[in-house]
Amino acid sequence: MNPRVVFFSTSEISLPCLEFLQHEPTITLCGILTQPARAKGRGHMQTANPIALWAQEHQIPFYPAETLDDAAFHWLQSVQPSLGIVFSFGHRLPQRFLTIPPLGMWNLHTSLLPKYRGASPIQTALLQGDRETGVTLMSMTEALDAGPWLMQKTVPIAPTDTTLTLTQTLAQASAECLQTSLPRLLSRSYTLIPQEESQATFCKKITKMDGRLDFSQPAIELERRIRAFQPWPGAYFFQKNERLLVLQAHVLDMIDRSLTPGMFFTDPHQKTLQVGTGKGILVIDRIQKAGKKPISSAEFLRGNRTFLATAENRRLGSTKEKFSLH
RNA sequence: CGCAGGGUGGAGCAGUCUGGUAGCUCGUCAGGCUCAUAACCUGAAGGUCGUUGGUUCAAAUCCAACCCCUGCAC
Repeated sequence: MNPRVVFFSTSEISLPCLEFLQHEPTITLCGILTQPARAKGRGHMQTANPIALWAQEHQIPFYPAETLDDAAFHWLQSVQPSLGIVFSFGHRLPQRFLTIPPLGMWNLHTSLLPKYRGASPIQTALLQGDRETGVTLMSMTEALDAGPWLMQKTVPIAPTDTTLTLTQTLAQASAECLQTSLPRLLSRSYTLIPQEESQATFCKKITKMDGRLDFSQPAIELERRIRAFQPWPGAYFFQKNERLLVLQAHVLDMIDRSLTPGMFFTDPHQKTLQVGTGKGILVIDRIQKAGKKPISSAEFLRGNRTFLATAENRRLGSTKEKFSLH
């Protein structure tokens, strides 16, 4: 009889792992613990979480646990798991849950631990401007993301990566990591590497407040935030009580032009929307008004011809005069 | 039944309150000017104003229902 694997997740980042486990002939995916469907979205429509949908579709037993109470504990016992995998579950697991599978409870975390323990490792890697990040498979301990690890897989971060794209990359890397490690987990043939506690860093949960752009920051910092907060909570600023989402931007140059931070202007041909920052110029490529579709900044300027005027901003006279790097 | 904004030539918008000739900035096509240009000039094509019904002499505009999109909340 195959070893039985139980999976804990509420996020679609684990779907590639689930796909792998379901097709893996040496084990049986015996159950999934997830969170219940909630009223979500416009109009409060009842939306099942992606993991529950997947479980239903593939006829895998799943348990939507509001809290990790006795009922959840008994469900976990009833599926008789040999091994447990936890990936983006959203709840800390009580100690008694960890001891049920004889082959242990393992956790996938999307950073190269001990860097970026906590809730937002992907966003934090982007905010820091890191060139690479990765996924860590570790043994679960009571302390958060602190267990000794079995395997790490590194992935490069592209300059255009957002949280959305990097999450997809890491989801795939996680499945590959799990695939490589699974035989060793099942045969207990591994050596665990303890985390260097002195090197540990932590990242906080992202809140909506974090998405607000502060143009006194350097342009490079703002550009990172725009990518890190895509798709949630989005990078935004206010203009005339109107919320504007910045979907994509790039840094024009790093030289301080003594432009007032937060001052908007355009090029002589009115093709781009640009803004002064604490250091350098940020060119806004894609923008979205509340209630509107995402559009390029050229389109935005066409339909909002008073934007620059009302913001008491100005149009630059000559590209060469202002932007040459000398 | 959580709150709110929107759907107008290919793009982004105005016009709707106060019903009466389809408008603006672009794009496209043709021609012109220029050493040249994402510049400038001239001209042209392209719209059942989301759908259906109602009110009216007359509806993008007022009323009703429905479809679709989006922001917030979560």
